[in-house]
Amino acid sequence: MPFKPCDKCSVSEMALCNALGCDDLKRLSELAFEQSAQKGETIINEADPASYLFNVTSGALKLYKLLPDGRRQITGFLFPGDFMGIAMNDCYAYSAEVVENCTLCRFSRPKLEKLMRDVPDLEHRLLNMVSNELVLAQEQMLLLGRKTAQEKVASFIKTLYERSLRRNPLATSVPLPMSRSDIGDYLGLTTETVSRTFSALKKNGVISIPDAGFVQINDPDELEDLSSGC
Amino acid sequence: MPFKPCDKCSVSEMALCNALGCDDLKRLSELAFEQSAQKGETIINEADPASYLFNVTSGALKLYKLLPDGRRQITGFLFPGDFMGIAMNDCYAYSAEVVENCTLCRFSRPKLEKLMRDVPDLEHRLLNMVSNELVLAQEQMLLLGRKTAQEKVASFIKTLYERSLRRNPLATSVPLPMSRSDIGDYLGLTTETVSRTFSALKKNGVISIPDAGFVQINDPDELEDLSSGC
DNA sequence: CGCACAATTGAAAGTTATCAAACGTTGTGG
DNA sequence: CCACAACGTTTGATAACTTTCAATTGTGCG
Repeated sequence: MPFKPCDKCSVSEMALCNALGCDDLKRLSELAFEQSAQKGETIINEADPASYLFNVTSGALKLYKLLPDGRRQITGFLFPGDFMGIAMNDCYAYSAEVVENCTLCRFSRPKLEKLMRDVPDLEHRLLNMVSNELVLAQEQMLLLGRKTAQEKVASFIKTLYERSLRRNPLATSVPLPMSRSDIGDYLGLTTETVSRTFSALKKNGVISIPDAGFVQINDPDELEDLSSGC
Repeated sequence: MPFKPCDKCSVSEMALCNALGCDDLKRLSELAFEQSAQKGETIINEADPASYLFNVTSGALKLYKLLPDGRRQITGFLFPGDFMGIAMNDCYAYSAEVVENCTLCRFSRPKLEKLMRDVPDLEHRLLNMVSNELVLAQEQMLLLGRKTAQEKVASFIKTLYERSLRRNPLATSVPLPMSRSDIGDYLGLTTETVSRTFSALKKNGVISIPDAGFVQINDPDELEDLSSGC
């Protein structure tokens, strides 16, 4: 096992720090400020100056944008290894709120940019992460624009399930820390429609809800089919 | 006016080539292969190996993803200065088809990656472009998930109008090279709903259609209001 | 000029949203 | 430890918006 000088971060293999040599990792870790936050806390506000870039090390967050009348679109849920803080015109493009008590690695953006000039690997890594994020955003556009309520909910559960499999290949019970209302705002549906769709999937036997905050996947193949309308 | 060694590209101030010194620009231009394509041609196919990165120099394209049953989501329209070819797992994440006869600057991905190792400014520039793209994708998620048909169409026209203003600050007539069906697949609507909404906006006097393929903006402020439901 | 295709308009149907009420869960204070 | 309040979830009935299906009109091109 290679020596890991960044003692602040237990998810470095999937984070910004990945693919850096020991020296560079050390320089990056010197910039990092560890921060923890409680459920409900707002970490960044849309349109505020984008002073920091964050890396999630534990817990979960939601990113969202608002319309003037309060309608909300959640653009993503963040889990350990994910980053946030991408900006346009030096302002955040979304707000971020904690869904599940979390810890974050915070980097000053100017300092990080300075380090990136010295360590091209770091910029390369960030480019990869942002590119992946963009591909996922396009997948989400397909969901929002063209899928039915059932396909949306099935896709959402499937994505969480696959993420969970990557961390624990034997798991069948998937954590579901966000509310129905959050899920609705992520999928472009109302709370009620999300709830009804969960009920329908339970009735079909595709999923069960053993405990609040978890989904159990009984029929992964059927879930897959439902998620793209096969 | 600075010397521009990349004679292939008339939009370099907004493209990949921007912010490069003369030497680096020369090295980049040596990698570029100029290519032109006719309306209807498919330039890249979703899930094909991502061998190239493209920069649009003239014309227009659409990027799209398909569901198994043929439902289509257009994830973006590309105009001069835009790039395409971002990938995940070394495969394209979308297909690209020409909307209006276009010219492209094509870069071999491995060669470009090699050059990026030598020229960090280039990678920096690409990171900026991808980051902006991500912000726009999140804005589109808000549109797809939470806006009404009228808000969607008004937002779409407004975005085209603003892009057109940037190129020609006095223009009130905006080119609209894509079909109603393309617009529908971009906004998560049917052709019929798009057409009906255009008719309603004409009736209100917000827009006119002087010639096929163009929209004239009569009331930019009202358009702005309609686009976010004020 | 006429054919093929795109755009528009109309009528009916369907999916999802809205409004409303009941049920569960969680956390707190008596 | 229980009771209650507050909040989130579920379920039902109705309404609205958008889609679907169908027909007509308009446009571009051979």
